[in-house]
Amino acid sequence: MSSDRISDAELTIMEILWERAPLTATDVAARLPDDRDWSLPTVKTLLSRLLTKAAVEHRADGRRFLYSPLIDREDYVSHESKRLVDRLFGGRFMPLVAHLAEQEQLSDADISEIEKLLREMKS
Amino acid sequence: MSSDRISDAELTIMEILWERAPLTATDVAARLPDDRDWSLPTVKTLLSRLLTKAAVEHRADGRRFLYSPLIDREDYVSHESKRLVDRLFGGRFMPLVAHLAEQEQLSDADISEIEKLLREMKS
DNA sequence: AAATGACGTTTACAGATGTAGTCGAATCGA
DNA sequence: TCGATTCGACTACATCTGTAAACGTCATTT
Repeated sequence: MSSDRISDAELTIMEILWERAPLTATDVAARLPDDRDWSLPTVKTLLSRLLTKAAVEHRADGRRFLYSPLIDREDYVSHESKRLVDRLFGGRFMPLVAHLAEQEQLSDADISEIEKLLREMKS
Repeated sequence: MSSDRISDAELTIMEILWERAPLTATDVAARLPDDRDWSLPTVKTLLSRLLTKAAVEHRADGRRFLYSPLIDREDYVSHESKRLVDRLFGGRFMPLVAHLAEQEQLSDADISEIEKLLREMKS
């Protein structure tokens, strides 16, 4: 099933493929962020796990494979956001906003932007 | 360090202790949600892992222990929210809020309430 | 005082995860 | 053509997680 969760390390790989695909394993390794200095074998292991999870697909290109994401970043982000809201806020959106507001993690500009968004929604 | 992550199963235990503490292991087991029908040994394992992670503490009460949370639910929620935002939204909260707002059908009343909250925030 | 029960501790074990080495086949360079 | 390089596949291994049984000890009941 594609319902397997994508781990942290795997997400690093997905981000690279979401930014640009298809890529070979070597290409992916070359694009690792600085804080993820993995060996090529590690990248290959992660790619094959993502294949198993049906999160990416590969197409033969001569002797090597070209990897592409199979799931949408948007879908993944939605899924994980919903998961957080379900786990921590009883599945309700409002408590999250309230929480962020209380923590003052929203700037005045953010707030204005949310207000605008809400005005548009209130049709 | 208390920087160890709290796993899903462990969070279930924490939620129980956040709602009411101190509790014995048996009490905790009795308060498990319906979808988490764990044996008492399982609850005890999770409690001792939480002890190791310094997420809960215990105080002797005769022959048994009374467990209490050591970390604040608010802090945990903030931490996990920030983690998600860092991972998926480049550290910015607005995109998360916007994203969720788009997904969710907010009633006009919900929107008004959020607007009020935001107005109060905007210094 | 002995048996029973309640507790915490230790051990277990499979699956997921982070990280990487090894190996055999294919390919490219000399 | 033959060695060096490149690839993917397979194997490895420690740690974390989910889930729980076994064990030893103290207390309670008979």
